[in-house]
Amino acid sequence: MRLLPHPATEDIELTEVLRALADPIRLKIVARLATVGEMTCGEATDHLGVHKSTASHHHRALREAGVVYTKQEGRLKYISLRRYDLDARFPGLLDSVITASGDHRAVAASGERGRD
Amino acid sequence: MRLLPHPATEDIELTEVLRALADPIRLKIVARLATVGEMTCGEATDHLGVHKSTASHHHRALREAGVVYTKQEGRLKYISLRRYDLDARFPGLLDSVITASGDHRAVAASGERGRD
DNA sequence: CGCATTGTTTGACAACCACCAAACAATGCG
DNA sequence: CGCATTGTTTGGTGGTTGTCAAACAATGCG
Repeated sequence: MRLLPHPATEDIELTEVLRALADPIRLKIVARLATVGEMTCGEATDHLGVHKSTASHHHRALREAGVVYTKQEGRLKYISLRRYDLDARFPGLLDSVITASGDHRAVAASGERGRD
Repeated sequence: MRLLPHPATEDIELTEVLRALADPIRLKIVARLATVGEMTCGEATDHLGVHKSTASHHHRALREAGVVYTKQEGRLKYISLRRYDLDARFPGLLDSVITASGDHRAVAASGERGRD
């Protein structure tokens, strides 16, 4: 049910993934996905403090980099981490990033806007 | 002998590190440092295929993000990975990136011989 | 079908980035 | 001191990015 363009596992590139993760907003999305497993785009947007079009832009960036998988169900779109694929391609990378983003204020520090 | 501005270990930020690593040229530098341990800026530049001012720009980006340490000896400047600091702050991150960059050809573009 | 909900796309704009070239700075050597 | 070596800084340029607002598209409900 892949209605949206997702890169194949073998086409996921390291620099693309790193670039996708190198943004406070997107890191926030990833960190949240790591705990909730899955959420709708709208639910994700509510926790970001940016315009919905901006959130959509970030969701696409993550999807096109191969970091998240997006599936549609009715009017909603659910996003989730492509853990299996990422682990297969870049072992340990996602885990270390998620762990790092969960500690201290590594994420909040650069992207905070007092709206969390 | 820190003549150049290096961030303190606790000031190294995840997004900054990821941002620094999310570039093919800088990833190449990091991958090379992972094998040779230390090299001069000039030696690094020779393997990049970009202008020396561009290389200098990348070296600074890596240094300011806290990824590499730069020390001066005479006319030369040696750069090396801040493995210990990065491991302390973001366990496993650097290793996973180095491993990932070593696998596929994402990084290797110009013939280089690493001892791996 | 009409309409609200959910999310995307487009346009516009400011900020940033990678790159080169040339000038500059710092260091050591003769 | 004069000069070559090593690397940085500055200026300029084209491309990318993050952001919002507004229009658009798709879906399900009454």
